Amino acid sequence: MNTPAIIDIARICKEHGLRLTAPRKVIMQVLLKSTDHPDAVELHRRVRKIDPGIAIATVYRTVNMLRDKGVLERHTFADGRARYETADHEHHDHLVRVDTGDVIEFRSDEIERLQEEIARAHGFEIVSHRLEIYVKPLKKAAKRSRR
Amino acid sequence: MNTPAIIDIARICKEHGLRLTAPRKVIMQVLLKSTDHPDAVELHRRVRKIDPGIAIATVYRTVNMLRDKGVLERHTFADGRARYETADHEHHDHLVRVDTGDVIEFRSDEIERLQEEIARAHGFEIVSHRLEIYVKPLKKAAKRSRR
DNA sequence: CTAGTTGCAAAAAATTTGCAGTTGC
DNA sequence: GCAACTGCAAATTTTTTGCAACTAG
Repeated sequence: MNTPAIIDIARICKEHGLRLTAPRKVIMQVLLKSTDHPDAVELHRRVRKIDPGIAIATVYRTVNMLRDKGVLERHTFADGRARYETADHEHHDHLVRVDTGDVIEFRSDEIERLQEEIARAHGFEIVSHRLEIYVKPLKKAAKRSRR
Repeated sequence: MNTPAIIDIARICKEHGLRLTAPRKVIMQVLLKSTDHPDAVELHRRVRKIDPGIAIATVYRTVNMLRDKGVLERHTFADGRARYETADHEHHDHLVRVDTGDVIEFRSDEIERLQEEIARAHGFEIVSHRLEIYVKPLKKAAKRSRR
């Protein structure tokens, strides 16, 4: 299982009427194997390790197209840059360590349910949501990082 | 009570060792009276209605400084641009209408408590968090708006 | 007086776009 | 073959910064 997701990439493209081009294959592969949440520049950095000829414009175009199709999710954490993640996982929220920047995924059905209640109480239904909890380790105090 | 917050602005500056300059007064006043969450460009637009001489650089500098001091919170909703809100209110979360972009504030102690639990279960304590629920009206279906 | 602040313009960073050439289907 | 796609460079948009002039304390 070296390229476990290659089939899925082909399928995703076919489903959405997209051409299966070399740059797209590389970009989507990198995204699928990323467990963190890279921004466009970091994504481009990783992509060009595989194929140095791929332009950052293509990364942006691919990523925007996949977001429009609902294949990708764009997050914007506190640092302000857009960061991406494949949307094929089950939904989850994020714990973000303020000391290291590490992102830990979690899911709470209780919180999900409460959100439904709140939305309904206001006369709405939920389209999507995001919850980020910024944390530091319990025992040791963490340094604050600026910007 | 025409300028209800002017006293607070002076106090905030004094507390943080900042000079009470004219541009700062205007920028902070606009922020305090904003119930929505303007981005830097919109903030500048409002500020220059009061004093057209204020540069957008000053808006950015002021807003960044206030964020560092903890007076302001910077949010980044799904559209990607940084948007600001005074942090002196009690903490709350956001319902965002996807059809109009309107932001509705709410607060759920139950969700707050669950978050505490989750963080602790992972061995962390909460520094801050944000929860945004993107919603549309219950009865009528809403149009999707792109980027 | 003088260190903090500002406006301006230029720089940097992030993202999008026009266009001519390339490629998947 | 031809519309979709790409790379490149230029354009836009968003945010930051250098610097000389200004001003609150």
